[in-house]
Amino acid sequence: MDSHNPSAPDTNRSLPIALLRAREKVMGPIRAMLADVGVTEQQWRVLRVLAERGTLDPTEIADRSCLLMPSLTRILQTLTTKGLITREAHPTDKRRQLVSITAEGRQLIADNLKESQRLNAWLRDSFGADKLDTLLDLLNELDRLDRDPRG
Amino acid sequence: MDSHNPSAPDTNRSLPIALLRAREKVMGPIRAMLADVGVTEQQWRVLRVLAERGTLDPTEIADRSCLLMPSLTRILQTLTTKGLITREAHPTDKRRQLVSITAEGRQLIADNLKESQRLNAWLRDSFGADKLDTLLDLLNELDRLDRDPRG
DNA sequence: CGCTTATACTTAACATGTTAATAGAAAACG
DNA sequence: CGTTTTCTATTAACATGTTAAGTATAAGCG
Repeated sequence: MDSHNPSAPDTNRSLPIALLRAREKVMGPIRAMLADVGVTEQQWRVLRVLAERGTLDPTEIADRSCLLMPSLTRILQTLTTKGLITREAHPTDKRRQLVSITAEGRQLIADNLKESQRLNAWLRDSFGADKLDTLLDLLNELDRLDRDPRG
Repeated sequence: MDSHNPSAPDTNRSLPIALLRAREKVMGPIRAMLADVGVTEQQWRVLRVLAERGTLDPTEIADRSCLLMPSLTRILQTLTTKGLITREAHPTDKRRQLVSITAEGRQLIADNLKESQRLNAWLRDSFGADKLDTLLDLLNELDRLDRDPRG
């Protein structure tokens, strides 16, 4: 088929690429929805986490929303400017902060939650509930694999 | 469990997040390998595509390496500076270019291909060949889903 | 208590992601 | 043939990804 490099796998069989394409497929419509409201996918994740869990410190937000601290620092600044979150100092530990979502932030979530659920339902219907569950199981299992293959 | 927002799915059951985490798990070791050589994951993808397919125009590179044109433009500039690729004008269509990998670029790939394959083998062994195939099938199928859920 | 180490961000620097606008050239079309 | 449309690639502008360094505070320890 290809005389250039037979040892390289087809991109369809490359897990990193396949994950990339799948993510793009799922995120495309979500990004389109959020663009109308003026928040990014990552900002939306942060707001969702805060709405779900209540007041959190940045470290836990980063963990739950899958963001690195440097990214989160900038995102929290942006969200504060937009009036969607507030930050206050931790009462006993001056290194830490406490981040909360504002009423305005909750309203933004409320305004988009229905559409978000509609997209989820579309995915479940189009792809199949059983396949979706299998896929999620496999992805979670992959994520729990042993640390590092450097042995 | 959580009185804040019962309608929001657990992040483990959120496909976008699950895809993100899985990708990070797979890419971490690869990035570490590439960092030692001084190329990024995306630059590596471009070089791989060129090594596999030979001379290509930027549009096809973008398609095959899953990069957007603006990103690719910058990456091609970087790779040219590093002496890993060359660019020439298309003989008949002055809008287009022809990009080729240099001997130095091929050498970089050769130097890292074995380790790359070792990481692939580790993944296959740790995760299981059957599960990996199932996962790839599901991801590819997801990618082929109907265009847009806007209807 | 004073020193060392660890923790919680923050900043910096560079690369990419993402959308929109742009410039140049080819193709379509009246 | 000339105009309009489409295509290719770049640039711009802003947000995030990523690694390393910096800053301030807390915790551990002799």
